[in-house]
Amino acid sequence: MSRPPTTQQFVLDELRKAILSGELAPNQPIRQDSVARRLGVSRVPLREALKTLEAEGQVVYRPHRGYTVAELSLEDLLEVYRLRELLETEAAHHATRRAETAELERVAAEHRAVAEAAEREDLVEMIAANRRFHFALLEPAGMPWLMRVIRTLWDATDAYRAVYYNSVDNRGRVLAEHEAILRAAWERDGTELARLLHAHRQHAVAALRDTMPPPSGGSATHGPEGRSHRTHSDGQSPAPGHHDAGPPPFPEGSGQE
Amino acid sequence: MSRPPTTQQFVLDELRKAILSGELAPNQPIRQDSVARRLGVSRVPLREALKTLEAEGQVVYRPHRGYTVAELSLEDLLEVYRLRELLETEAAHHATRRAETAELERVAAEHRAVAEAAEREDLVEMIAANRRFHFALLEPAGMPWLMRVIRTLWDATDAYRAVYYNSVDNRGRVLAEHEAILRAAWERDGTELARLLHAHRQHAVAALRDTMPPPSGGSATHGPEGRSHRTHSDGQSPAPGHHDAGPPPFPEGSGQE
DNA sequence: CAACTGTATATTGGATCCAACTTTGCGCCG
DNA sequence: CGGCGCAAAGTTGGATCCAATATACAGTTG
Repeated sequence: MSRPPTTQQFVLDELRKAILSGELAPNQPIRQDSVARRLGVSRVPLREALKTLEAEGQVVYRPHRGYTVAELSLEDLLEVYRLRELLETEAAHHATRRAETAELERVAAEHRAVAEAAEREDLVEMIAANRRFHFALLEPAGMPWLMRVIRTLWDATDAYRAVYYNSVDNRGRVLAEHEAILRAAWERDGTELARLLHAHRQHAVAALRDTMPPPSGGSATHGPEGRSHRTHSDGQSPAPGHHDAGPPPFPEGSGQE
Repeated sequence: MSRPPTTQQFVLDELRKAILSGELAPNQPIRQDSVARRLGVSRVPLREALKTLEAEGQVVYRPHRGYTVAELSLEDLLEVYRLRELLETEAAHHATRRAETAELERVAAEHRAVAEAAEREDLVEMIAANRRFHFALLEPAGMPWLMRVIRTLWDATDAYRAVYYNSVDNRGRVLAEHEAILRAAWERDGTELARLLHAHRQHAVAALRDTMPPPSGGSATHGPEGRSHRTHSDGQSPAPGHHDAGPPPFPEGSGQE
C-alpha cells in the first residue's frame, strides 16, 4: 500500500474520492483546518491540492473566503457534456484510424471490468472502470493535449457522477451502449462510432435532467468565473488499492440548505 | 494601480508575464527560493501560483524535482492550435447568433487597440490586445466552460507567442485578418467567420513552423503525460524571440545548454 | 424596531522553520 | 583510468506560527 510520493498527491486523491462519493457535496465550503486534520496533514499540501482542483473546476475559490465544492447548474452540465461530445468525437475519429489491436483489446478488457463491477454493484469501481473504458478508447488518437482537456471535463462533473450510476436502468444501458461502441471501434467505423457516442451522451444528459435537483438557494450559475483566468489540469493516478474505506466521513454539514 | 488582493495572484501575474516575455524560457528550471526572493514574497504563494500554471500546462512539475517551464514540441503546438480552431469555431458559431451590438463594438474597440499597439511597436500590449480581441469575439456565445478551455489553450502556448509578433509581416497580416473577421462578425456570417478563423490559424501555424527549431531532438511527443507524474524535460529548446526587456531579468541561466 | 457600527471570533493568507529527497562531488576500489 | 558508493550540499516538501481579512454578534443610535 505505497502511498503517493508526496502528501499533496495523497490529499488530492482523497479529495477527488470525497467529491466523487458525495462526501463533499456541491456548494459545501471546505474548511481547511478541519479537512487537513482529518487527513492527518497540514494545510499546506491541502491548499496545493485545492489549487489543482480549482483549475479543474471542481472547486471554486474566492480570495479570503476559501474554497467551496463547485455547484454546477443544469446549464453547466449540459455545456460540459456538449463539449465532451465535440472533443471525444474528434478523438474517436483519429483513434479508430490508428488503434492497434492491443489497444482495442485494452478497451474490451475495460468493458468487461465495467460489466463485472456492475454485477457486483460496486458503484465506485464501475465509475472508475467506465472512465478507463472511455479513455482507452480515445487514447490511441495520440493527442495528449486533447486527452488532457477531455480529462478535465470529466473531472469537472465528478460531483454529479454518482447519481447516474445509482439507477439500475442507467447501468444496464451503459453496458449495452459500450458494447455497441466497442464493436464499432473494432470495425473501425468512425461514423458509426460518432453516432453511438452522441447517443451515449444524449442518454446520459436525459438521465441527468431527471436526477438534477432544483438549483439550491445559492447563486445559480457557478462554474468558471469571469475573473482573469485559471483553468484545468491533468489528474493523476486514482491510487491503486485502498478500497475498504475505514476512515470516518468528512466534516461539515451538506452546506446547501 | 492596486495590487492584486492576494500575493498568489500577484505572483501568478508576474510569472505569466515572465513566461510570455521569455524571461522564463522553455525547459528552464524554476528555483523557488530564487524567484520568491526576487518577487519579495515567500515560497508558499509562489508554489500555489505554480500549481495553477501546472494545471494550465505552462509549467511541468515533477515531485521532489520542482517545476520547469514547459517545453512544447512542434507537434504539441500544432495540436493545441488545432484544438483551438475546433473550439473557437464552435464558440464563434454561437457568438454570431447571439452577439449584441454593444458586444460587437467591444470587439471593434479591441481591434483598434491591437492596431494602435502595432503602430507603437508595443509587442506586449499587442499580444494582450490580440487576446482580448479574440475573447471579445467569442464571449457572446455565453458558454463559460468552453471559454475556460479555450483560455487554457491560449495560456499553454504563451511561452511561444512572442516569436510570432516579432515579425512585422505577421503583425500586418494579423491586422488585416482581424478586420475581415470583424466584418464577418458584424454581418453575422458564421460560415465566413469559420473560414476566416481557419485561415487565421493556418497562417499562425505556418509562421510557427518557420520559427520553430528542427523537430528532431529528444523524445517526440511531449505535452501532457498519461497520468501520475509527467516527464517533460530533456531535449533542446527553441529559445524564442525574447526581445530585451526593461526590468531586471529573472534569475538563473537559460537552463537549456 | 430597523439599521448601523464597532468589536470579537473564525478562517484564510503568508512567512519561517525543519525534514525529506535528489543531486553532486569526492574518495575508494576494481 | 573508469565505475561504484558514500557523504555533503542544494532544493523541494511539509508543519507550525503569526498576520490579515471576512464574518457574526452585540450594543447603540436614529
